[in-house]
Amino acid sequence: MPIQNTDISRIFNHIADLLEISGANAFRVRAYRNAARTVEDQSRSIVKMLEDGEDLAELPDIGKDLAEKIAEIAETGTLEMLDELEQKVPGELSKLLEIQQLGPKRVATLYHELGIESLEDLKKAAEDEKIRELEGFGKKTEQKILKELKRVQDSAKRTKLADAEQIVIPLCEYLQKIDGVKQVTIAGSYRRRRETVGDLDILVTCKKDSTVMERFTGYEDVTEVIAQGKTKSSIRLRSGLQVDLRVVPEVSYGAALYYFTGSKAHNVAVRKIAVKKNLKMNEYGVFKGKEDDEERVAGSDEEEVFASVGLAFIPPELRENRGEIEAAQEGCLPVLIDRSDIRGELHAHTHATDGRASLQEMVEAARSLGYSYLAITEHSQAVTVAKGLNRKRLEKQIEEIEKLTNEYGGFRILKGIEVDILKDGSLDLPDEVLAKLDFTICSVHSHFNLSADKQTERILRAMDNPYFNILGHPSGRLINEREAYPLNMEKIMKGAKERGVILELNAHPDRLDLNDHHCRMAKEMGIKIAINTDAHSTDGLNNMKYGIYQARRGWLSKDDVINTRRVAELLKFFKR
DNA sequence: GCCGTTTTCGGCCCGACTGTTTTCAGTCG
Repeated sequence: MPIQNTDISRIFNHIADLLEISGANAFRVRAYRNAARTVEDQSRSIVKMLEDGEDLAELPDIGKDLAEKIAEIAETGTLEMLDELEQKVPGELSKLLEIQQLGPKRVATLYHELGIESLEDLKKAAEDEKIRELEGFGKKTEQKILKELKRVQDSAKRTKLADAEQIVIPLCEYLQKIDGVKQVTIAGSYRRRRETVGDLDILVTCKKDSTVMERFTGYEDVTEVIAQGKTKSSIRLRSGLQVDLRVVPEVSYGAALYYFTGSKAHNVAVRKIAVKKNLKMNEYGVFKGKEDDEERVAGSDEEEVFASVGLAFIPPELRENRGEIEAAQEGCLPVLIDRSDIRGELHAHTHATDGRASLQEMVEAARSLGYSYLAITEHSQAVTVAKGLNRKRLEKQIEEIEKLTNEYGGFRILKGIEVDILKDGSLDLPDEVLAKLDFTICSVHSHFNLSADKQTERILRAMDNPYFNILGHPSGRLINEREAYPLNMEKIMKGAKERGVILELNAHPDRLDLNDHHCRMAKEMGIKIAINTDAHSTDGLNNMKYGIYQARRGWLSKDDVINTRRVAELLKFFKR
């Protein structure tokens, strides 16, 4: 298995943890974390860049030293420096940092005073009431550690965006009804529309005497009040999700919203720009002048906060410090795709296979969304569990669609198929049948465990078929459930570009496949994207919004996406 | 360990809450 970018970033983050525990310079620690992020954010393989003779020290936050360390990892899979570090502090200690309440200082104390090296050691020491005796610890901290140990075991995963939505919307409605509450906004990674969220950040403006904090911690779904103050409180809900509430004055609303939307990396980078302009930026506003004579220059809305540091407004989805700040300075941010740009759905199933609605119901639902076309794309015969269509049943469906089309003037029902890519790279239905369709989506639903080379070859071979139009859910991952299959995405994209193949951004909230990095990579390579819900019911068509979120995170504009086109123009993309 | 329109040294974002304290360190976001 070649060294992936995530392998390198994992090693750097691990080093940062261990350095921190061993009391190293905090800025040196940060340097490793910054570098880990840079590596993670590269859409191209770092090892490949190295092989191509590129100078990695040109990348942000990577200097001569870390470039050499990356080269060592690429060559040996590990770092001599890490081995040496682990002589000083056991590697497992970094796991203790996952426990809330435990940072590097306390972990160091636990290690040096009690010899604790693992979560098991920690549990035993807490149960034996040894921890409360340490300096800087106490009974309460010990009890919190025990509670945390249980939680970390139960759930370590981030919450999918759509699941978080189900939880947070009722909570916001509850907050909105409280006396004196004005604005209620969800900030954080939720507002940036990340595919998963770690916790939720809610921002509230209210009258001075509002009881919103007490009501928040008293919400019926709360299982634990983690912290409660005048302006900030944290709770844990039954689902395990942590929610932070911040109360800010209206005059600071924009600054606070900006601050708590993040990402942290984005904020840090923008605040550096502010410092250079002799401005101070925090959640209360942007300020000019000395401490005793401060003047607020921005704060009530986000636009003026951006303007105060010379930036165009950056949509939340882009705030990851992946080049959006430079683009905002130069005035060349992309105009991101919007939900209203979508003119039709290109991936839907009916109860002919594993869908739950009839052909007619799906058409009605698509029409009520204001679409002008809907493609029916059933599974093919290889997917037996989904009652995939064979040649005969597909031909029958084609007839049904043609008949129904005559009943709906102005609305186009496209004839498609989600045909399986078989193990040898052939397609699951003969070419002469595929020729009768408007287009095909071709997907991998089996043999996920081939090597990256074999899987890549398999898909490229399938793409050689002139009837191959869209590659369905290209990586095969299911968020929190199944990793993407090993694949050389760069090669796949190159192959798609050469052959005029379109890539699907599957909008299902469990898939969101392509991910944001891959969307951006495709855009940069000039590959077109289809945002498809893969709807198995009429309601499933509404998942389009999650696809739009992901597309926006991937810097996509209307022009990058084919189902923003009118049907006549759309069909041209399927001519190879 | 990185970085440079304060450029090879000396900086490196900023504030709230908790628990263990007697004025603040540690942690978190």
